[in-house]
Amino acid sequence: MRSPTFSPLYQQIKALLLESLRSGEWRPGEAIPSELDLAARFKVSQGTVRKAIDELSAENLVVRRQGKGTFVATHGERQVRFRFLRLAPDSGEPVLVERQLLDFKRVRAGAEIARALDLKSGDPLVMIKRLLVFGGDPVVLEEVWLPGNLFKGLTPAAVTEHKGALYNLFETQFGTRMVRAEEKLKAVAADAASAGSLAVPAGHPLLAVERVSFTYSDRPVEWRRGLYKTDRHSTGASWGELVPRSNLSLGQRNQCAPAL
Amino acid sequence: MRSPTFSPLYQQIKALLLESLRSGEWRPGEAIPSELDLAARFKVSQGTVRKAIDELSAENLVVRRQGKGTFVATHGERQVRFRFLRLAPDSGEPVLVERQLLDFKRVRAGAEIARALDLKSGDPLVMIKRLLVFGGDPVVLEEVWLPGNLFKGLTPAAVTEHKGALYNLFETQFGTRMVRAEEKLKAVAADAASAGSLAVPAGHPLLAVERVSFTYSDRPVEWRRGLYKTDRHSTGASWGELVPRSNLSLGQRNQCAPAL
DNA sequence: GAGTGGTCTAGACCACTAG
DNA sequence: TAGTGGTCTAGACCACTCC
Repeated sequence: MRSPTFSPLYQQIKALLLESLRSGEWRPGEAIPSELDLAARFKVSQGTVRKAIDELSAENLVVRRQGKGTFVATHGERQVRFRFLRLAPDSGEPVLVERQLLDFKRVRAGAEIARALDLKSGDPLVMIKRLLVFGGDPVVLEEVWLPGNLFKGLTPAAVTEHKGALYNLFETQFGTRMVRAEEKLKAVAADAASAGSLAVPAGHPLLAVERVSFTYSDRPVEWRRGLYKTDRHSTGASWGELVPRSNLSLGQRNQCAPAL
Repeated sequence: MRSPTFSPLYQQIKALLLESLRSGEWRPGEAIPSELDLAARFKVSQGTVRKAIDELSAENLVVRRQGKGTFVATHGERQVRFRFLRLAPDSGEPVLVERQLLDFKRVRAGAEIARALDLKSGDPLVMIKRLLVFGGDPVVLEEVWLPGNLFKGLTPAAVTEHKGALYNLFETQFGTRMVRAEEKLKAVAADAASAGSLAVPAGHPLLAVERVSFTYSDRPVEWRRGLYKTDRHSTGASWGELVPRSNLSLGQRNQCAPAL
């Protein structure tokens, strides 16, 4: 017997759940139906639904809470799970972050960003330029580029007034949830303008982080370039072991700064 | 009924398997007993053993091969799984890597490295300093510090003659398998000596990567500091989605350079 | 107590590998 | 053909949350 296109049942269920997430049938923060309900809906056993949800949970698309239900993941809550590159102070405890909006404009896409965001040159874009200040110290200077059509109503005021990560704003106000990201890191010398914003001499070494963020179905919906002053902060990463250790209370080691 | 120390059966099984891995009962590359054998040994059902192995597999400690068995993971094979920070050329295809040993000595631990490796100041250490050259271009200058007691027979010749990643040498010759790592990244200016090795002017921006690697039971066994010339290469990271996608042939997106 | 996710079992069958 | 991992089921029971 040949079955060249064999796909396990639970993967098909997962795809269906993913489609419901993508379409917004269940919104961020809401509970999805119980495992038994879903099993009945799809006419499979609870175990099969369970395995599908296991994978969604491992990918941080949903969050299980024993006794309560399974919820669509959100960027609002304190998130140990969704791990973009994170910044931590070299010494001591984290300080408050302040976000200064430096620029906001709508422009037409150039070739590079168009390609990264799967758009055509000349398509409308939103550009946000801002400075992140930690305890009075300017640490990150970044530009964020978004597809203009997806963020039609986005205004400078909305960005300024919003408390919390941009990703939270994107998902609550525009229904676009970032699900995955790819980053490229380089060390660069500060140019005159960046140096000024970050209060360092021109030529000072900075960490340049290029990030493409994706929503469901691997659709790219954000391009970022950040310049990090790493004199008193480091970006940290942890490899090789998964974060959530189900039960077993072996003290958290992956303490994270909030995603920026 | 209270059960404050509740631990699922499969977690207990996992701990037993972990202990067998740690003790070397099954060596890297070897097959571990079949799921049915293990179920019989531990007097639990196959499903319970399976769930324990699921987690070990998710942590890249073992590798499953349908129809063949489950094998202790290894640093030798082409590894898509074990993902330390990876370096990729900005343009085009990867080139051959050449490793030049610059220094090798046995010294006593200072305070900083002693603390990182959970040793006492004055304990014996091995220090390896080397240069990684990609297609004729020196790109990484790094120092590796190891507990001297764990690597008693390690010689400069062994390092020089070994083909492949150091981690491969460590595991095949010294039975120490790196299982997890934590990294801190900074942008720094090249000092005179480093600049010379990397063929850049002094003050040139470099990416500094500090890494602590751990073996089983979270025991730290390596401290590294690397300086990366990122002019023509980037270090890449990918967040938010798990790598191995079981079946579903949706083209690999996490192409990796070899771990260094 | 009712409902949810979490664990565990026993057994059947499928897909893959190898002798 | 035998042995391995991979899928799926049905059902029982446990742990947690909320009313």
